[in-house]
Amino acid sequence: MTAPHPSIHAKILAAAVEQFAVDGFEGANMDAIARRAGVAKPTIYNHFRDKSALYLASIEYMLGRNRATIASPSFASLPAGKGILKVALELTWLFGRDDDMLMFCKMCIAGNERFQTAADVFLRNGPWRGTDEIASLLRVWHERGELRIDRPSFAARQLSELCKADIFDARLFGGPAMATEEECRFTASEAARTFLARYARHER
Amino acid sequence: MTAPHPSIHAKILAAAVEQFAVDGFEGANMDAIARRAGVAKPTIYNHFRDKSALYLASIEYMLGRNRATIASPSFASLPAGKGILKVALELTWLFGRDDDMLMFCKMCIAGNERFQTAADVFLRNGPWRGTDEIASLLRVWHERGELRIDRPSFAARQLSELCKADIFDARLFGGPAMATEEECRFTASEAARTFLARYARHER
DNA sequence: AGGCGAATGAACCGCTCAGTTCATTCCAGG
DNA sequence: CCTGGAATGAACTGAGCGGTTCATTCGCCT
Repeated sequence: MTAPHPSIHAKILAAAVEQFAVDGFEGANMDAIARRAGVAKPTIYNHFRDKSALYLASIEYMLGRNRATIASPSFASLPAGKGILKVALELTWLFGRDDDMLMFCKMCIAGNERFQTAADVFLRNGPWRGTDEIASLLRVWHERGELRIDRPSFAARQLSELCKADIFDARLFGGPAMATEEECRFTASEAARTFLARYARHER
Repeated sequence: MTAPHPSIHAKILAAAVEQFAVDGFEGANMDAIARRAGVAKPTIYNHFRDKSALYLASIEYMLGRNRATIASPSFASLPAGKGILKVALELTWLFGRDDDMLMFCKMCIAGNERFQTAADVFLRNGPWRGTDEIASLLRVWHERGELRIDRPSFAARQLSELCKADIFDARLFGGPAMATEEECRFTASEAARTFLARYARHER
């Protein structure tokens, strides 16, 4: 017995991600996805039950490869100031320069009434897991006495939002134009400064 | 001669806004819009040339009723701390409790590949005009010596983003309907505190 | 009351697209 | 070399939807 070839599975998912990202769920058509994947249409249905299943799978696939840990545990060994800046840089890069993330963001927002589960998966495994990871880091620095943070989870969300300043709205509403590396670095460093102004334990 | 009834026109637009916001441009179907508007389908085509025209018209319709001023010039007479909190409250209310704004947001995001101009108009007249107004206020307080802000425009966007913390993502992705007044007040007060920690001129 | 334009609703056209069928081809294992 | 399951591609089905038609009804104006 021969199992469905795994590389074909991945090719289909990759193609689906691109197509859904460009056209949204309704707009994407299965023939186009098949063509883009270099695969026959029945093959797709051999791997996925239907279009919705492919859509959900492609979200998980995309989230899976975006496991670029925003808040790497290794940051914990850094001093708080440096670590916050690192996290901020990861965030601004994600918000300003990651096209896949942006597209799926748009898609989940657009279709969130009809595909509540998809939007939930995205929200929970995307933004919220990100801020949870950041919150863990913040707790470390708090306990080490470098930061003073009563509500780490809320603070993490503030930091995350700060990293959208000046770069995210334009991408969400605008074309696929990427923020420049310079803009990302600026927004990240300003986010870190503002965050630390509030939460750093100031010695006197 | 009898002109097409204006209230019907408005009913169609209102229904279209809801439908487009939920389903995006491709996903929304004209029969559903007609049903939601309590109107026959041909009547829609009596008022609008086709689906695209209805889509664009519904965006302009929303823009028209979305003329809320976030940063009232009257705030300038307040001390900076108080004024920032007022602005933050306006912002959190907008992000957390204004359904029209949310719908409109979703709509522009959903259709921004196909209707770039509409999304542009929204971006410019919505978020960006809001932050411009805030920036003007910030300049006043800066010149009065209460705040120290080198880049008022960027700072305004930071403040705006801070006011989304913990309330906006959930709404954008369609979770719980509305943020409570309590949540809004909390997020606003935390936003103001963080913002002032960075930008208030601290006397020593 | 009568007339005219607007609204109705139900049926209809044409097209696109999700999903299936099937005969054929490819390929790995024995 | 044989075989069986997977991939192919081209054709097909059926449903949904944008947009139109038309005979009928409604409601305002004189």
